[in-house]
Amino acid sequence: MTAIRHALSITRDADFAQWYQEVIASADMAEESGVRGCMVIKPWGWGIWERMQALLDRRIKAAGVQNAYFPLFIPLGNFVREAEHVEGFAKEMAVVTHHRLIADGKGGLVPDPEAKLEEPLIVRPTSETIIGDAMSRWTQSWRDLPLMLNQWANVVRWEMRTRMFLRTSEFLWQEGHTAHESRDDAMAETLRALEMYQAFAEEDVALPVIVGEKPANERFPGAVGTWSIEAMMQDGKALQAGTSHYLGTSFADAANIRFQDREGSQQLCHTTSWGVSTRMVGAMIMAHGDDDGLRVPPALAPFQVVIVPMLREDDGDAAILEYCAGLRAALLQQSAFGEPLRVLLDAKPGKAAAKRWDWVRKGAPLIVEVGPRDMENGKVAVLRRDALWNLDNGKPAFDFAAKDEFVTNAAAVLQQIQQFLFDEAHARREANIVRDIDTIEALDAFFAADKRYPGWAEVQWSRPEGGALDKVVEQLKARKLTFRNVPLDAEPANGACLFTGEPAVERIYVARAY
RNA sequence: CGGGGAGUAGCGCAGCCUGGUAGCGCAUCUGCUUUGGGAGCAGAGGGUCGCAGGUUCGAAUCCUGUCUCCCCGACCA
Repeated sequence: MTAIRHALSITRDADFAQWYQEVIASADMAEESGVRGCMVIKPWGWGIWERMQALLDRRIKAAGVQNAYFPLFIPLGNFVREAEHVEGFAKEMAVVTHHRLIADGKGGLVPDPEAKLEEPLIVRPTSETIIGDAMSRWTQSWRDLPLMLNQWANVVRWEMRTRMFLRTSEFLWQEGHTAHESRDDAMAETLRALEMYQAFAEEDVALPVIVGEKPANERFPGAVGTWSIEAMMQDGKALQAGTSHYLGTSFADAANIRFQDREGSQQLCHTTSWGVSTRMVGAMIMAHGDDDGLRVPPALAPFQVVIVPMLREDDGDAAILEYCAGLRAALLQQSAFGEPLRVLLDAKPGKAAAKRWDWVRKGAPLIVEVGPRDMENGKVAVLRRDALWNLDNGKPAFDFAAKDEFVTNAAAVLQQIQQFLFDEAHARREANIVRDIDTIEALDAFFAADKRYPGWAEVQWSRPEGGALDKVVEQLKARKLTFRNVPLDAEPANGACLFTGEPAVERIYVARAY
């Protein structure tokens, strides 16, 4: 057993928060922009988000939801209509008050006092109000329903504490907004979106998630019910990776979204909204990254196979490049996940070893090195990102495979890597969930301060409401813990509530969270 | 938004206390050597020291303000 020289300078174990930042920087995913909480997403990070968009968009459209686009700015007057919603967002709003700049006489520019907007515009923190406004014009008859819309957009929330991808002031997402005739229809859509998110997370991001309903204190402002998918990060914390809301009729009431029903009377629509954001990129990093950097699930990888020719800047290079071009062409004929393989021939000048470690840090699933001798023997040197090291000698675990054989197997190997990442994350999560905690003392022991990665506890509770719930939440807060969700597929309750001692009615996850 | 830390070359840092020519390592470029796995040697290029004021003959260094980042807290669909 030889010591492994990892590609990153920080390990997850040494400092998870710092490791997270080093992964993003060294994988060249994003960088600071100079504006608080706003980041520049660089090609590799953007490519991953584009893949997420493509795969999720496909699922959204398959459900009969149509894409549209609504404005960035919302008139302040429109926003104030749904009281709870406003209260939830008011303290983190960007506001546009002027429409022109004027010289300040000192070489700079200031907003022109003469150009003050009569009514300020807010930058959307979410689009319920502006889409609701459109829906009120578009739904007249029960025949117009359900109205199912989605938009891919950026939104702004003035966050006090930001972290790249996890919580940025500006972030990108899709927001689905639907209007229905009945509560049942809207609830069905809320849960359909939730299942769609689970499938997206688990099949495309290789991220196992717990699907469940948020307790009342964690609901979207103005929602009747909020559901989420929750994922466990490698430090044991929970990350809400997607949400789906049943909004009842309160938003319809505020925006006047009505329809004439089959009996001819006016009814309020039941609406839903649901979203997944660039936060999912952060989830992917913290679920799959290792001490050598990012590991991108093959379904998401902008390039699934990266070919690194060993160039010597001499006459032999042309032949190697030709061999590699042939390899690339052959790989492009193969398909994985129902799409042609995405293959990069990294023909930039430079040392092969340096480029190899760049792609390791970026997390390309398969890295293929080709040197003169490989070419002579009709072979390639393959590195699997999910099985990088030969633990016996501490060196990269190259597999010297026949070129044709590698081409034939590449798609299957990519599928294996996708499955491996899911299985590994799933096993880690299950190993870090406890389900037998029935006293506060046991809860404290599980989340003891000196335990660095305790994971989650699934406990039984009596689903208290109002003030009683507030008290329980306070108890948790004192322990830096949060409720995650009430899993839909849990065993029925059969004991006492951990917090109130009353008979439990269901189970709920408790964890530290992002 | 409160407490703490930080901002000097692409990256990581020293210099600041005690003001006096802008430094180191990695990376980059050039040359030579090397050539099956994260090469060696020599040389070179690259910085208005976050920004704005102030003190001073002179500011990376001292003072004030401000922006941004990191950690903890509060907050967070």
